[in-house]
Amino acid sequence: MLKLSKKADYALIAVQHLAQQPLATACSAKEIARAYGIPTELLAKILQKLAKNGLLVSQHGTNGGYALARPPKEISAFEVIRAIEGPLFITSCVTDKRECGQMTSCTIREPLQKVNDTLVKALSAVSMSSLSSDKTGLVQIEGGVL
Amino acid sequence: MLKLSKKADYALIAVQHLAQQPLATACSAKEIARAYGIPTELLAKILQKLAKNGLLVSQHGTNGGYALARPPKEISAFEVIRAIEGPLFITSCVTDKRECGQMTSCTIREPLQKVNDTLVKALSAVSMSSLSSDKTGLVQIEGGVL
DNA sequence: CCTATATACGACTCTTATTGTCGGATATAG
DNA sequence: CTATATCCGACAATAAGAGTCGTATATAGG
Repeated sequence: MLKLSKKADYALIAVQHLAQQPLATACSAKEIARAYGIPTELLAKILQKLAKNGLLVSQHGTNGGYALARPPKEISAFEVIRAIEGPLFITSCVTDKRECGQMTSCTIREPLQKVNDTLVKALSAVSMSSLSSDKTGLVQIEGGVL
Repeated sequence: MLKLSKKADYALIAVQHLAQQPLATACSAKEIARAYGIPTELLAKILQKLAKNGLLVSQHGTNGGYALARPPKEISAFEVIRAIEGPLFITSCVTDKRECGQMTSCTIREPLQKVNDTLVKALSAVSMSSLSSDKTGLVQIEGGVL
């Protein structure tokens, strides 16, 4: 239904939570999960994936946890989503490497690619710092892309 | 994974097909389904839904079928998608009437609403006539279109 | 009137993807 | 040495999507 998965939602919430912490403070998966009512084990795997994709840095052991690998301003919602959901394609008939078997060249793919690009731009324009605190960093979408 | 469902894809393909027909010509579900290798019964239900939502007009009986209710220029991709998939929300935590139970106020919802609006605008800007403009050299092969 | 065609609609199954869980391994601070 | 925490694969439960089937209704044409 053209929705983000819960995993992606959880990822955004977690990263936003980390972005609110004082400069690169580490939080454990358990800590974040409890704060938002997210299943701990599930969030753990999500954070692992984010760490694997270079968005977070992890610290084992007591007082360990995850912290942002970069300043929140330099992390976009798009990066977080892509890390969890993989490459973004709005049409069903285009996936990473193969096209849909039914239609070798479906008639709607090319025009929707532009919509896809617009969506990527919109998500890229949302930085994790803009999600937290003030309203100054509102989403900037240049009128031209529409 | 933030994709349109196959149903929505099928709907767009079918409407685009109708948009290519000479002025309000009716096509049967079977006819369109065969042309693109879409399961007939499935496409039938999709077309019924589009008709129910006022995008198509239907005609029972022999030589019946579906035709566009409006000029293709006045039908947007967004309308077609919404007719099939329902209201468009990019975040999992917001549905038609209720909010997510887990997080009383999820921190990411409001900023992503703007992204959602952008997506809606982009889809609304794509008319069904713009989809069909340049595809003159389509070649029909078995079970699909090249 | 009769038949072939086609929409209308609900119920159902099959398949796939998402979501969530479990067990065990490794690393580290105290 | 122990408690804490990441790491990772495999699994189970659930939900959503895709597709099928049967039946009823409407209509053009012979």
